[in-house]
Amino acid sequence: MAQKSVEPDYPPVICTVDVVLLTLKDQALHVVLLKRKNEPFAGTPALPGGYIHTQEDKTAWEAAARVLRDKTGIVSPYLEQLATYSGADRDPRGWSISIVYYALIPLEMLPLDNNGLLLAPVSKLPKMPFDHKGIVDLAVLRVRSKSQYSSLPVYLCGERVTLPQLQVVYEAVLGEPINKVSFRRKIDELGMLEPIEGELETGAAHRPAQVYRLRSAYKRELSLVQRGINS
Amino acid sequence: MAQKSVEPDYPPVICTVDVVLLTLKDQALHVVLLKRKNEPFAGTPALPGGYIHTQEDKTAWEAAARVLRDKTGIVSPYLEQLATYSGADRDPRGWSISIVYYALIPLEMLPLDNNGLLLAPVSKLPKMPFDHKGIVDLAVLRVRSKSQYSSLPVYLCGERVTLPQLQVVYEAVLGEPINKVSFRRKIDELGMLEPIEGELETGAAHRPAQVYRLRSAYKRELSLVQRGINS
DNA sequence: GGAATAGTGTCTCTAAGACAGTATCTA
DNA sequence: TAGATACTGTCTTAGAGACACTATTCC
Repeated sequence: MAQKSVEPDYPPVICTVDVVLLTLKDQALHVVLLKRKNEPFAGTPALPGGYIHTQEDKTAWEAAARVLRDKTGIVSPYLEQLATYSGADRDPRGWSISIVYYALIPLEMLPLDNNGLLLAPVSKLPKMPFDHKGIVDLAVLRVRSKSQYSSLPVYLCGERVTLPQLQVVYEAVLGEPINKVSFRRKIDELGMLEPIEGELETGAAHRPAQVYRLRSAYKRELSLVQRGINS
Repeated sequence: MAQKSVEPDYPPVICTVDVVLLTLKDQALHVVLLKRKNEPFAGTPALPGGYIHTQEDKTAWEAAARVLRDKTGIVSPYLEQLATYSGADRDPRGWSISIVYYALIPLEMLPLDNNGLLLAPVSKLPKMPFDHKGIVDLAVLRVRSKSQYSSLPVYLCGERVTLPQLQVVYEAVLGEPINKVSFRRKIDELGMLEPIEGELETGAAHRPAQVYRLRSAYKRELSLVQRGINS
């Protein structure tokens, strides 16, 4: 409305969203990358991202969800804002903003057929355009840090999970072994899981494990504990 | 550069920064507000904020620092990104982004003379435009949460501080009493303070307290502990 | 000396980790 | 039955909180 009357006409800002989509493969965090179709850096693997469409997207969160859906086919993962990167020099096209979100998803839910999705281990990232490497590093830091006292890693698991499976996931994310008894005490304290009555994970040559599912209250919201899960 | 050839011309996004400047007064967190000079909401107290000036600001952080300097005279506080608010409906002028930063400052360093700065207790905020109330609430949450395991509250103190003074600050921020012995153990563990040799806070009718200063390594960076400062 | 708060030594108590024992499956 | 891992009971240990005692100032 009164915008132009208030401030001088500065060159416009390029407004984009990017998504750090993380999954667990071979006990290690991996990030989903896409070969860029457009310049700059066409052909290089990069984070899924795109312009904010002001007539389509109500918010930047919705823009990120749309980008994720359109570029990877993934519909409603745990999607949370990470940080906003900005500046004159980060994009050769000009002064730009990227509102970055991160998402977690079980490997099985990734459509990895032949739609161009690449998986890169976060410990050994390929050359990436813009400041995407730093962005992935920050996302991993955030996920590790939040996992220390929350239910965040359950979003890396499928609907059904056993405690031994979940412990392996936590250990992979945190990068350190966890005491079994303490781990179970903490998961109990978090209260996000409920046992599926009578359902046991059989098939292995040992006592079967109880199968749990995420309580519906925590499908979209984290559960927290005061003191960390490990130490 | 090739921007327009890649995407259709969407209506531009209004790109702004806002700053939640917090201080401690009467043992309670207060936020600094300014009466808006321009429409919309001219005359209403609001967070200091303004447009990103793409020819002047190298990054959004610099834009926030500039806004703070120009509107309040404060030069280099602890200034960190909080979150980015965005959407079609939050600003009557159109689709907007606000990259929000928060800053902490000792009350004595606030130029509260007659330059229009208002102080509002965060527990009883006045009517504020846009989504500023929610923004302040999030900033307070963030500060409380970070204060549980970091040196963040020292930025609310002046250069010289005693441990009893600092404990009062922590208790005000966290909103709960802290065990004195544990508190001192934790501050020692944080390792951010060094005693000023021979300098004691005298003048009161009791044993004087040792005066400390912030080690230079922590002037701009937080110190962290694994387990919380209280419980 | 009395009052007040600073600073410290030490005991208690809570909760995390270690360890080992029992449970229950496959081969 | 042997081997493997799930689950659980309980002891040990680390660290947070409680309490009390000494230190040092002003009045």
